Amino acid sequence: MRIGEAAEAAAVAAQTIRFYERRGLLPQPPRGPNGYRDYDASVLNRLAFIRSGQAAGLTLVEVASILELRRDGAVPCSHVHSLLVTKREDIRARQRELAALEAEIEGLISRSDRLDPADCTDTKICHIIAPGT
Amino acid sequence: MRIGEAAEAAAVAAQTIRFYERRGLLPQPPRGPNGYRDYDASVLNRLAFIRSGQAAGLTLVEVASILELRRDGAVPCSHVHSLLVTKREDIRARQRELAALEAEIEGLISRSDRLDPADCTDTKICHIIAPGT
DNA sequence: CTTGACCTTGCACCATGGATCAAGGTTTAA
DNA sequence: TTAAACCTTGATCCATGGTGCAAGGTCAAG
Repeated sequence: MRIGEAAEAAAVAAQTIRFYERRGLLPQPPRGPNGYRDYDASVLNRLAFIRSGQAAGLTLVEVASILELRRDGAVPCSHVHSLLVTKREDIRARQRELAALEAEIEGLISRSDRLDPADCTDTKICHIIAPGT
Repeated sequence: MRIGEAAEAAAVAAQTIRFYERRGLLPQPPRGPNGYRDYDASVLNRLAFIRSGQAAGLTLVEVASILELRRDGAVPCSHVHSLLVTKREDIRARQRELAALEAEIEGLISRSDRLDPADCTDTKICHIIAPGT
């Protein structure tokens, strides 16, 4: 199958398939006499897998690391497990950051409800955001 | 004061100050006879304000929009208030996304504890991440 | 006189995940 | 035969917030 058919079957852009190939997420397929890429059905598996990995919050680089293990004949299970655990830690750290930021913004909003715009001087620029200045 | 002094006083890189100027976050200062930028103390206020805005999760574009109102002689309070409310909504939306992603990853991790690596076939690539395939 | 520290401009680069364009070659159907 | 639809490579661009480099001008001290 040609790149356009594979793209349509997997619901991605043909450009994206070439992009994945450059990034090492897809093997270089054989070429026809005209130079066109000639895919077999396994590319659809690959593309579906890439989407699953993205849905699990993995970056393309991380998905590529799994595929590389597979290519080398290894079973990637333990690698995947550690990727997932690391990713979960990243997410939790990000959640803590966001919670802190939300609290900060919450405080600014409630202050802005109390402050009088007339007190907002030019040198302060904005007494909501830069209170101590 | 020259750019290097301002940079040191505000603890930013001189390059960053030029960058802010290009982005409209700082006014174009007068130049000395040698072409050097000649700042007065108000630039330190500006720089401090930019940092406060960033700490509140605002982008440089948003900070610039506040400074622009100020430059036009307006009191930016209500604009700032609406920026903050929008930002809070963005954060909450992002938190919901992260919570969903965490749940997804949580499920994958617990499945990976139950699955046998021997069941992980080559066509599936990884039965943890792409279970139904 | 020269060295070093400072300043100027403009441009390229970092990661992320692609999107889009340009300029050309090929295939297929009317 | 010709136009549409497909394919190829390579390059450039998007937002974010800067950072770094090159090539040159300026200024003070030794």
